[in-house]
Amino acid sequence: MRFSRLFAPTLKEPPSDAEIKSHEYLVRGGFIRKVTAGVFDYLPLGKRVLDKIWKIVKEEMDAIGAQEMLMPIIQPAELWKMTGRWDDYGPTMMKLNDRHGREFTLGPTHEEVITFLMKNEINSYKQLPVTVYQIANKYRDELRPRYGLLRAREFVMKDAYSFHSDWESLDEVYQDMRKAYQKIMERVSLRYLIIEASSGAIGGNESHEFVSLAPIGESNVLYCEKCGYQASDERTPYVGEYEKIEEEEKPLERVSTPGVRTVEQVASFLGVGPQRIVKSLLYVGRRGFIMAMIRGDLEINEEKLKEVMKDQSIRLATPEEVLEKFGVPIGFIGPVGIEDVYIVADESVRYLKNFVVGGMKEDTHYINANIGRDFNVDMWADLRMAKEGDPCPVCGAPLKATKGIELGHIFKLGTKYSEAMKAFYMDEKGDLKPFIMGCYGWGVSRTMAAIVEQYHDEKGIIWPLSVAPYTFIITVVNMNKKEQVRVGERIYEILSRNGEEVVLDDRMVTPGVKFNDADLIGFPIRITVGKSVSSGKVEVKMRYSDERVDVSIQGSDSQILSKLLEIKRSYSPPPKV
RNA sequence: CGGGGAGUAGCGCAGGUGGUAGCGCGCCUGCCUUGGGAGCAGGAGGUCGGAGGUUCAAGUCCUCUCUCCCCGACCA
Repeated sequence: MRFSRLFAPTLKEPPSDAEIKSHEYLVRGGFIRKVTAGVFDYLPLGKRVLDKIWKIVKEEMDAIGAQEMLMPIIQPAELWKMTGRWDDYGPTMMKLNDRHGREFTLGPTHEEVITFLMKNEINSYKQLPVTVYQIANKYRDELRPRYGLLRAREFVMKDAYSFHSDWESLDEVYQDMRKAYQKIMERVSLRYLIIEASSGAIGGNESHEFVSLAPIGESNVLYCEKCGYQASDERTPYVGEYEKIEEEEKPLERVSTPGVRTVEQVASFLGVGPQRIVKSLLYVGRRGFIMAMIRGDLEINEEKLKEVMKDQSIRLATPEEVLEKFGVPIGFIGPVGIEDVYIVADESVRYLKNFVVGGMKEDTHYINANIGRDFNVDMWADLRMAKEGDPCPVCGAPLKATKGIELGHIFKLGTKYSEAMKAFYMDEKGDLKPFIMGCYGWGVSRTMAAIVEQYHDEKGIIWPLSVAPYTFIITVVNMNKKEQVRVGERIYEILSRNGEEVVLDDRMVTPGVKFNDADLIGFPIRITVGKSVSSGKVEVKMRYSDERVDVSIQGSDSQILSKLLEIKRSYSPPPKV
């Protein structure tokens, strides 16, 4: 490709909305352009990178026997209503109506569609197992799209689904996927962690996330340097012991606390530590209000709450709902005297004595509340959000924290969808059984941004070879010098003829422009054709290094080629993390 | 959804108190230049997000509306 023909509009200045380097450089380098919030054009360079990632993902899926297919973007509401996710997934779905008013969604994922297909097409255990996948656009109406390709509303995802008649078979595919994902990470040169995204305690379900390391990542990872435990903070159980407070129970007392709502305010107003205050948060679930209680200095992990309540629809109640139901503003809600509420308390509350809770009346709190005497807890559970320094659930050493970008997620679904959609097959004995399912997602477009996060410097992107839009850029320094043009054309011809991906910068612009664009776009290897042609040499430089090596152009084409390919083989950019 | 900010040329931005629309980059033409975003000269390009209003006069003031960006999203 000649740069003079390449549609790659580069920008000198960062776009005003770019907060992170991958966003800035992908826009400035002419890879992507924003169409509207969270929706992008992929320009030719961006499409080439995307295609390379796409191909790697496809190859690794094919290698483990997954079969590629394609499912629709437009999906009817009925399928989603069968599993209850029309409401559960609700606001994140892009919804639309046809001219008759029928409801549809732009698919955020395809469990319903694939299960519907298999329900109709697979009748016997003899047809199992089967694993299919697709690489296609997904649509999620994110609360707040940002960070360019990292949190987009339209994005490219690989999603695979497997169907089984037994758990062993599911586990085999699960392990295959795990290995395939590791290969993908290696092939795109990303440093990553595989983290547990499930406690493993519930129903044999299992889930792992593949997280690309990046300081700007939105996944919080906890890991143990001693035993190698790695998990998301949401899925890390708390295994520490809580201190038993041995104190005589004092009489319950309601005190006036005008305008004092938050734990910090209550602590300073009453002069007690946050450890002696108990937060009571009201949630709404399928069966009504739920109160979650936890010690004042800790945070509730809503994922744990959903899990112990076996209710994924749980959400925090709004202040209006609370006021309407209980006649008390949030901030003064507490467990004493409350009715029609299921009370779940974190273990941190269990051995507390004489603590502070909301007064169930505006501007009041109770002091010296005690469990059993003043209120009862319906269920004790681990609701605590794990954080750095908590004991490792495996070995007890203090956990460390880091951040990453979630690229892959594999999950043993079990029979959740097959049962909800009555997707059954007939087993050896003639009994109808629900499919045992797994699903496996990979963010293809997001991978592009994750790579840039790990491979860039102050000048631009430094692509790993496997995903670079082109491998070589030939920079002809002075287009008015016939000799330079001739040599540039010759090298361009040699590389092109041998199937190398190369751009010849034949633009009539000053060298600075060419060098800066080459650095910004991130071509791995730059061949500078300049003054040294007169002494029979060009200069070759790898993007991540300042070292320049001279390559003689006096030898044969094949000598030049083998020298350039030798340099290509040694290309190995260092990741930033 | 709550709070804040912003919509003016392709991009980045400036335009007290109302008075005929500006700068830098980019773009076009010519000359010149070519090892890290050159120089000179000349030029093209804007219904100032949209609708309504006040006024002799609105980018500027008022009302409504759309979009975008940032922070937060209930931790009681």
